[in-house]
Amino acid sequence: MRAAEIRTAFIDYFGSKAGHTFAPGSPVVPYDDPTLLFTNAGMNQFKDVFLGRGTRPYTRAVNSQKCIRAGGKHNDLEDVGKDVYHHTFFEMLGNWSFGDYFKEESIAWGWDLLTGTFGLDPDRIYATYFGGDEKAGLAPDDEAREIWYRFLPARRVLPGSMKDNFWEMGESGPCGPCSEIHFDRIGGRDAAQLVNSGDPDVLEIWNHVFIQFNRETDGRLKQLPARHVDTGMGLERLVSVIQGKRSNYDTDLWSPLFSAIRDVTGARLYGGTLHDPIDIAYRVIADHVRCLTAAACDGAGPGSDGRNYVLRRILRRAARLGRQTLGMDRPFVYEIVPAVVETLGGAFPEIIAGAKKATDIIRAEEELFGRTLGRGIALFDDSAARAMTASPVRICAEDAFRLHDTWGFPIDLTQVMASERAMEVDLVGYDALMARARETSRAIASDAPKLELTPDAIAKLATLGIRPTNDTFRDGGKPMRAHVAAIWDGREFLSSVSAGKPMGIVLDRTCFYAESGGQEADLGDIRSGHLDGGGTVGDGHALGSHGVFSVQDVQRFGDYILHIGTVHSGIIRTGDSAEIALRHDRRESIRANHTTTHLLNLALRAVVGEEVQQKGSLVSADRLRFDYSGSSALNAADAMRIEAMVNRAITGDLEVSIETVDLTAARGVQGVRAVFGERYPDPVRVVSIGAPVAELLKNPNDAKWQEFSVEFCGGTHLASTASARSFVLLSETALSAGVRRCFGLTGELARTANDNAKDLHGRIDAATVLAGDALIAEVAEIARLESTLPIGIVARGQLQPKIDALRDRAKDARRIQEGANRDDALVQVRAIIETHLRESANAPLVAILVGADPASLMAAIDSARARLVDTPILLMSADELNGKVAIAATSPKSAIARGIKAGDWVKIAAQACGGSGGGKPDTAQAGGKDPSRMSEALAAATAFAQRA
RNA sequence: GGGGCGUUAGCUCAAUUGGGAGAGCGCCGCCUUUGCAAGGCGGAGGUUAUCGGUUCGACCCCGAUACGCUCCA
Repeated sequence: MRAAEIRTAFIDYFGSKAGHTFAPGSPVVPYDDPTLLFTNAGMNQFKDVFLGRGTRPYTRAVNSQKCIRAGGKHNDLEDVGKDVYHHTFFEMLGNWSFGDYFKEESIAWGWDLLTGTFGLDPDRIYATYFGGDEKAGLAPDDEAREIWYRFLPARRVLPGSMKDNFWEMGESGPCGPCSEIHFDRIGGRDAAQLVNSGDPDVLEIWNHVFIQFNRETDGRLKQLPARHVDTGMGLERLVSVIQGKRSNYDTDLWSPLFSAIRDVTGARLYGGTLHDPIDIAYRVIADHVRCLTAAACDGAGPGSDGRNYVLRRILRRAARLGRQTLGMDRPFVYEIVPAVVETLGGAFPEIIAGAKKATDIIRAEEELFGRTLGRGIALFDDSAARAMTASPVRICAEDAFRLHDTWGFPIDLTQVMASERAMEVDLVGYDALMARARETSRAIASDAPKLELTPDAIAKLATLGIRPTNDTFRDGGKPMRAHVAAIWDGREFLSSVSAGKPMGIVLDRTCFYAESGGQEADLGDIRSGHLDGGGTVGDGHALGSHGVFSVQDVQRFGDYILHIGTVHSGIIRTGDSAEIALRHDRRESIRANHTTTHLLNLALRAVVGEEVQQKGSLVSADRLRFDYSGSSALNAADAMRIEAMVNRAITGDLEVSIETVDLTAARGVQGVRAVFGERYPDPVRVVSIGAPVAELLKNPNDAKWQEFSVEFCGGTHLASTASARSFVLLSETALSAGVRRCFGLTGELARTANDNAKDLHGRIDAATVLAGDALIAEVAEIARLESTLPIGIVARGQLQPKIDALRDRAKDARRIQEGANRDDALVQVRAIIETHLRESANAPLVAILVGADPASLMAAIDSARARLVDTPILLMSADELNGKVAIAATSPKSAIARGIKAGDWVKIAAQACGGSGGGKPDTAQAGGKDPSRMSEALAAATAFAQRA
């Protein structure tokens, strides 16, 4: 039987013969279960039923569940490849009874299916049952044993321990005995001793769990009213048994993967041996690509935390094996995805549907890692070589940390690489470095302590009878009157406050927007007292006293809104009536930037693709920031399209519609943008640009909503997009692996950026007529402006080639100047050489050139040395303009032996004119600071050479 | 938000304490050999990311900026 037939036969058996409902397996990425990294057993999706919290419309279920066991409590990652039966990804066939049938049927059907439908040899089957545990006060599961006696001789029905045969979900909760079915691949022998002994030929294939107790929090067991059955049988193992193979990898579940690996990498055929590096690589890569594909199709890709980091580690293991063992120098794992689709797509339609996405995700991550993989391997090789000469022989902590921190090699990958060379890694040291890095990261982050309402303070406010702040006026943002409800200094509540430290003020109601959802707080003033006419307020202070409090931050704590700032003048008292007003221009800029952020989100998705997920955003008055998932930089064309699309929406004068509506209904709207993993209140505030929220809800499935910006958002927005006036995409950079960050400007600032670009264009055009020194200076200035002024990336991209062209021309101008200077120096030195040859032959030569820069001087030295082979030569030249003297010298071996070291020589000369210098015995450079003392330098140098 | 690392020839990377910017591959030319592969010689190609500072002198030290990678939160 082929694997696909075996899977179908299992499901059909329970479906038709025993009346089970086919309940499709859940995604490998668990929904709503923070305790689980990945779905790791078929029962995960039924947990609520066993816990008595949920029900299903059926009492019998069957399916094949995609499982991942990596990174969590069940972690098989370290064993993959080393043996032939551990996988990070596998399928679990399972059947369930929810308070329906129990041990009797479960065991009988199990026996019938294995020996009947699948035709396994009954003589090779062994069963275990729970043998009881006195310490835990648990009796043996005689029931299960008696049932098994009907099918198997007593010597093949074996009692098992608490560890093997009693299943518990956690510290407390449903639990019960289980019964395992084992199979002997060899046969014709008594293998009872080998059961549960780790022998690869005698393996557990099917576990039947009988849930009949509930473990109370005090540790006691209580009989459950409804008893359940939960069984699990690993498909890969079962297939190997039925197909008579000794390795899971020798079945038709894997052969298409191996052919694909061979085709893509050109490696030699898979040989099936245990220790050969290439065979190990085959197994690891095949396993990992299945895992990554399944995860990607269910919405989880490699990333930097949690389950995403597990996936990153898995991919990087595969990529590195490809590079080092199979000699691949390009991404290739993604090319194996079609083989996964071929083997799993039939059973899991989501794998067919998600194949393209999975391919893209895997490829992107491979390309990412490809950039550092080579360097990392080189560093590892260096480190390993150094380790060989050290003791103990192990990769040092610094290198392991550097591999992790700089080159993206997860520590477990470094360990795998080390173990291949029979080396270890200094893990203790690595952990210490890691802890230190974490520490510094955290320490600086929490530098300035912020004023905040502690939980105690919030409780105190409630007991004082102070009601939560009414902030329904915040969208209007209009000036209004309010009362000072409390004054908080960070430790205690005060009755009044005057100028001094930062303070927090709680009002009974406010129009200020507290920082939230990435939108910065409103700023403004709270003016107390002076508007009241007469009488007294609060605790009886005489009127006429007043104060001005300037609000520098606004934060929400629970249902209270804290206005943080300082008293600017006068005094503020609890109970004061106050006029509050926020800075209107700032609020307007924030509104423009926030609405534009939504437009940008939409444009990015439209241009880059569906994989753009918001990773964060910051809306302030002077700019907007948007982080999104994406593996490569925007190209010029995309940036232009995005900017243009946002600007079209702005000039289109689209109405912004905001309504608070039922969460489930809102979620149903096509194309709605919600930050993944974020929890939203119900009802939720929906911000829609260009289409009224009511229209969306009337017909939520309409595909055209995809083209509108619809987001869950609590921020303040424009009434119409036109108020943003204009948008400029300012920059786009990498934030962390797989996450990009862009900045944008709107309104006046956007206009300034455009003006800057225009001005610079003009200046560049004007510079084309310049030449020589003027050109060089102007190019430097243009480069400075280009790098310091805010300019959009689109405009920058257009400026760049023009600046490059100018730069080339400036370079030519400089080269001509330098060449002229050098030629001049050479002409001078040639004359000096001729005179010297005529007059003093091999005596040391000390001479002055006119107008030679240090580089020309060196060229002159070279030229002189060629003619005067055995002569020490020292040349100098004054730069009157800059008040400098350049000095260079060379000294042949014979002269060095006499004591004329070039380094000492130039130093003597330089010191004589107020400078210093040094160099090697054969050549040296130096400089003086006083050209007027050149003659003294000349004399000192001459004297030094003659003395030697 | 913070940390680490990087940026040198078209590409991949060197450059010992600060003292004249290099190698391999690629490119161009010539030579030898010639069935092919190749071999030999020569050459072009650099604002050492940008800006500023220290210094007689900076790829190197310091500071800022940009870009890239990476990790932590």
